[in-house]
Formats: sequence, C-alpha cells, structure tokens
Amino acid sequence: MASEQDFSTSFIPALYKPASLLPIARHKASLLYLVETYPVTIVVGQTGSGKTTQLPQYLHQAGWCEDGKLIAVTQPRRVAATTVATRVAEEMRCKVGEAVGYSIRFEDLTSAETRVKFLTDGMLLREALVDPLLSRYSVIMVDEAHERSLSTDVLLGILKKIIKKRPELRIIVSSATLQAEEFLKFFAGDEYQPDAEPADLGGKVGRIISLEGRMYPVDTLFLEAPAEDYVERAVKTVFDIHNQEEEGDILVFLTGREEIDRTIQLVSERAASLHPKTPSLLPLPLYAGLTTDQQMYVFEPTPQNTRKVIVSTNIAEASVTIDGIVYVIDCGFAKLRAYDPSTGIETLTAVPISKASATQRAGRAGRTRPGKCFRLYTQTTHEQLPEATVPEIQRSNIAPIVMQLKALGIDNIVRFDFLTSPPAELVIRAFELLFSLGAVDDYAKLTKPLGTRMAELAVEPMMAKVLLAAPMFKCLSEILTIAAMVSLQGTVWVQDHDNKKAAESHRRKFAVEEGDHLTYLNVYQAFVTKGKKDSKWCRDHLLNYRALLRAVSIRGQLKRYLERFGIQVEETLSSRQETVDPTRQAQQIQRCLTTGYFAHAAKMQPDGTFKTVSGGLTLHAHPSSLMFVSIMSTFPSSLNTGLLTLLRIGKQIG
DNA sequence: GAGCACTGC
Repeated sequence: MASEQDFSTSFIPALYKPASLLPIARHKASLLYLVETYPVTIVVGQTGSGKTTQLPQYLHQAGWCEDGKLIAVTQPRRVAATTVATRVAEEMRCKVGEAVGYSIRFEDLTSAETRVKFLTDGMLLREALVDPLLSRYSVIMVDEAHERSLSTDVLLGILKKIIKKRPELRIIVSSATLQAEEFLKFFAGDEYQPDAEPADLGGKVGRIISLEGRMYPVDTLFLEAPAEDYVERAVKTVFDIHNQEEEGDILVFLTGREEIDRTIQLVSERAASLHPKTPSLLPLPLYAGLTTDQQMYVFEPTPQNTRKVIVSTNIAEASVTIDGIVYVIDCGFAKLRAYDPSTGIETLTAVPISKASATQRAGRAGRTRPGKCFRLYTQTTHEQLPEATVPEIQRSNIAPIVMQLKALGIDNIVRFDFLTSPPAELVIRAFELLFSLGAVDDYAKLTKPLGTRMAELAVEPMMAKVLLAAPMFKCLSEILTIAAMVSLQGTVWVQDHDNKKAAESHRRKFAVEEGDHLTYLNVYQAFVTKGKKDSKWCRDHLLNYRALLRAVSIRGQLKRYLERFGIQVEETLSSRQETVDPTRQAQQIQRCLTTGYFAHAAKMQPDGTFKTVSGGLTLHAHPSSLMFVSIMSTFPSSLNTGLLTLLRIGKQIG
C-alpha cells in the first residue's frame, strides 16, 4: 500500500530543522584562549566549520610551535591526512613537506622545517612506541574523534595518560555535538562537575566550544508507513524526486554492492521510459570495492540536462564528499563489523544505523544549497534508533589492541582507561588467543622475544606468529609475501561483473591446489618477475595493480622489521628456488601457517561445507576462495584469509 | 551456484 502512494503525501516532514551557520574566524580568540588556559579543548563543529584547516593555523600563528615543537593533527583515514595537509600548505603558502607536512604509512612528507603535521591516528600511536610521551608535540588535535575508530579510542586513552605527566601538552578533540560531553567527562575524570553550568563542566581540565558549520538547511522527510522493500522504494523515490523536484543530484545510501547494483539496474531500466523531453538520469555506483578509476565518475561534473544518482554504501557518509548533492535517500541500514567472542569469528551484518549516522547522512544534502533528505523509514522507527553507533572497540577482535597497548608499556589492560571499555568476553577471548599463540605467559605478560616482537609487527597477531615461526620452516621469504598479500584483504583481483566467467578463468591461471595462500604467493611472484610490476600486465590478468604495488611496500616494511630483530631473510625467489622440491616447500608453508591459524582450522565435509576442528562449527567457504564449492549461506569474510589453505591440513589431522 | 561496510601500522 505505502509503496503505491505519491511521495508528497507518504513522506511527512521532520519537526527539527538545523539552522544555517557562520564560519570559524569569529571564534579565533576564544579558541586560543581555551587552548591556552585548559589542557583539553573539545571542539564541536560540523563539516564546513573549518576546524581541521583553520585551527592548526591559528595555533601556529599564536606561537605554539616556538621552541621547535610541533602541532599534530590526527585523522582516521590516509586520504584525509594528505588532502588536508595539501590544502593547509596552500593557505600557508608553502609546499607540503615544509612548514606543513603529513605522515602516513609508506609516505612521510615532513622535514626538519615541519611545524604542522597531519598524520593518521595509527601513525601517531606508532610514534608513541619510540617516544612514549609524544614530547615533540605541543598540541595534539584528534580530529573526527566521534567516529570512534579503534585507533582513535586507543590514542585518546594514551593521551589521557600522557597529560598527567606533561601538564603543558594541549589536547584538542574534535567531536560531534552528541559526544562532546562524553569526551570532556573522560578527560576531566573526578574534576568533571555534572551539576555545574555547561561552561564549567570540565573543571580545570577542559572546556567545550561549538563552531557553526557552513551548512544549508536540510528538510527531512519520513515515510508514513514502513517500506516493504527499501531498494524498490529507493528507486521509486529517485523517480519521484526527478519528476517533482528542482534540479540537483541525488545520493542514495544502501548497505552493500548487491543492493547497489540492483538499484543501478532498476534506475537504468526505468529511466529508458522517461519522457524524451525530461532531463535524463545518470545512475552511478560507489563502494570501496570499485577501483579508483571507477570511483572517479562520481566526482565528474554532471552533464547538461542530466541528474546524477549516486548509489553508495557508508563510504559517502564519512570518507567521501561529493559536491552538488541536493537530495539524500537513506535506507536506514549499514553493514557493520560484528565479532562473536564465543566462536572468534568476525562478520559483516546489516544493522539499523544510529541517529547520529542518520543526521550525518542527511547533512550530505546541504553542502551546496538547501536540500532534502528522504528517509525510507518512519519517524517512530527513527526515534527508536540508538543515539550513536556502538564504538568499534566493543564489537571487534581486540587481540591486536591488547598487543599494541602492551608494546606501549601498558600491561594492565583491564585497568586501562578506555573511553568505552571493551566487554569482558572480548578481553578474555583476546588473552586466550594471545596465550595460545605464545605471545603472553600465565601472568598475561608479553613473552620474550616472541610476544614483544609480535607486538611490533604491523600485522594481526596470528599472522605475526606465522612470520616469526617461518625461519624454523625455512620458508620466511614465502611467508613474507603471503603476509603482505593477506594484508590486502581480498583486493588482489579487480572485480568484473560483466564477465564473471572470464574473471574466474583468469584467477584459475594462478590457482594451485594447496589453496588461497599459495595462490597469492604465485600471483606475487608472477607480478614481480613476469609482470615486472607492469600495470598493463595486471590489467590483462584482472589483477589490481595498485594493490600489488602496496603488497611490495608492505613486504618490504615487514622484512625491515624482521631484520631489525636480527632475523635474516634469505630470498628464495630467484636462485635457490631450483634446488628445493616445490611440493615439499608448499607443505612447509602450510605447516608454518598452522602455527598461527590453528584456531581457524576446519575439515572439509562431503557436502562441501567445513567443520571447525576446535568447536565443530559448520561453516561455508567464502565465494572468493578457491575452496568455495556449493553454498547456501555466506561465509564470514574474516576467515577467508585465515582458514582455507589449512583445510587440507585439517584433513590430515582428522 | 554465488560475494566483501570501512580504516590503519
């Protein structure tokens, strides 16, 4: 019924309308005063408030870089760190790498001159390994803290410890409105005065300041009755907007590739029957799995007499900003990582978004002029949504975090002051895994040298163990390659929807019967020898050129870590290879992999499913795996890297 | 026959 109604009657307007606002400049004096006076300043500012680009410049001008100190600005994403640095360098009339620089994994554009440094929060945590008090910095600004990424949360915990020892350090946390008090409460601790006036909540520790964003008002509309099929409903809404609303591009939020492809197809089909005189529709997909080239279409200016319809995942909510969007259609769901501590399996599940997410999505409509947001759910449903998304640290495998904290000298994880503590089961499970890998002892202390070395390697604990075990199996060169390829997380091959058969046959060329890991090894060896790191060769074989170049970098970095530990890496790629029996070598590699991934070992069943060796849990291979046979339900993606080459070994055990 | 949101050292 609802789907047959005209949208002007089935959508009802929201009660709340955000006001349009002013720039940051008029807050310059108060911002500087707060930073001068309090150790912690929480800056609340929407997109377009200029906090990321202007605030570091104000601090620089105000003398926070005297005595050779630096200002750090952390970002959760690499691209943000580079683009913001470029922008600020322009405004400060210098080149990137001079007064303004950035530092991300594999790219360090800073020099002795650099005073304002943009970096990923993961990178600043790395720096803390060498300089535990982060003493080079006078001010550290943690940007986009409201996203609550794993690294941001760990960093905030570390910073709280550091300010106790460095009272002169200044911390700025940029947050969304909703979480500002939570951040302040965290840093203020006992100083926090819940009964005080809002301006005095933080005692002597900190203050909150709100900046207005340069945002246009967005009219939000809800469905009167729930939609049965939100994909169908999204398509209908696209056409309703196209027929009834003024010009302006449309951004549709859905959860994943399958829905997006279906929507693109439906819009294309129905667009064919539009009246020849009406403007045409240009539907474009946007998700992380697309190559950069494919993603670029989204940023191209809209052609004359055309309306762009960008159908996107969550990627457009925080990571990517597209100009010219006037209409947003929000399905109200997103795929989020979930971790089941009882099985140790990480999955991706579509769940209802939070109110904060919904607001963020709506805001995407108001960047260029007043816009409209069509929510494909009722206002009642919206009221029942959680205020904020559960932070990652409460729904992930935290074994890597435990290792990282221990490497930073924080031994008592349970007593560590997290902004939000991970649930006890996650902590227990993490210690169980680390103990079984030999990384921690009976007293939960890092073992030496195994545990301390594992903590330093930039790979997850299971793979770290495999790397450190490799010399014993005489396959370190190969394992280095496999670890680097696994780090690419399934981006080795480029997607080709139009020709799945061809894509499959290309993949089979590199396939070996030992499984996915050895197939990766094959691909890498072909890339660096036959492929000669050539982009055309990659295109011909449907391989992701950029991903493989990245594998080369990661491999190099891991190798340097190992050499720093005094482990020699004997490269087997060229000369020695001939003298080793390949079958025997493959077996050594598989044995080595089981030293880290035994918890994911499973035995293949006659029907093509798998039973885990430890729990007898039935699983299906992921379709991207060579071990994929015939499948009814999906396979948790985290296992496709860990489990699959081990299946044969699982069989041998059983 | 069927699939993977996003980020990071």
